[in-house]
Amino acid sequence: MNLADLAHPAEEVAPKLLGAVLTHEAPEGTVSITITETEAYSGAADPASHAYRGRTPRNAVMFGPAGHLYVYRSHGLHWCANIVTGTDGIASAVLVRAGRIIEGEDLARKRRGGMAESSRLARGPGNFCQALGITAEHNGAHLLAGASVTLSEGEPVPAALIRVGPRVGVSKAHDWQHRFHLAGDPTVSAYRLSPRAKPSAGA
DNA sequence: AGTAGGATGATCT
DNA sequence: GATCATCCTACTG
Repeated sequence: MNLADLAHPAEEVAPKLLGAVLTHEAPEGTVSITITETEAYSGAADPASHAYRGRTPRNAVMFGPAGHLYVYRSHGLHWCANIVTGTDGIASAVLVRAGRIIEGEDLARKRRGGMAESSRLARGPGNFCQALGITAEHNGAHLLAGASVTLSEGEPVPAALIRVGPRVGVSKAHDWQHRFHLAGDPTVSAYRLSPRAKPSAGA
């Protein structure tokens, strides 16, 4: 996985991001996390996407070129990070939902409040961002080599381990098979159907 | 200007 | 499984 591979629709890129590594070099230290769970979101055709109703100040980064971070606030407390994919002008992004920490676990644990279990440090999109140290200041950040947040190739992931299923927590188009994760990995978050979920047509 | 509703997570029962 | 903390965005009038 390199930056050029991101120039494709989110649902194509999302499974390929499994096994890739996000690294954040902060003043207090470096944390690297292997991605184990992703979800694809697109634009006008995806009712669950922030970009469904068109471009707004919040979602503008989703419409930009691939290789940037789209960070948004969830429920007033959590930060969630997307990797923007696809073509400039068309909204497309992959939500990073969970990962396995491979560097800087002590710092990640400290950011998470000292919790013990390693497999839960970056489980769930909000927790992932907290462990990696991602906040609003990273919205729009370019994942260039040398930047504070970078994307790099990790260990190859056997295709047989990749699972696909419905997205978590979305109230619209909840049955779209746009969530990808590694089978049997303890760092993957639990599936949860949105209480507002209603049946819908879709891919 | 007002307000409904989150791409969540921790905690309690 | 239910509750709730907490606040921003975007839609409505």
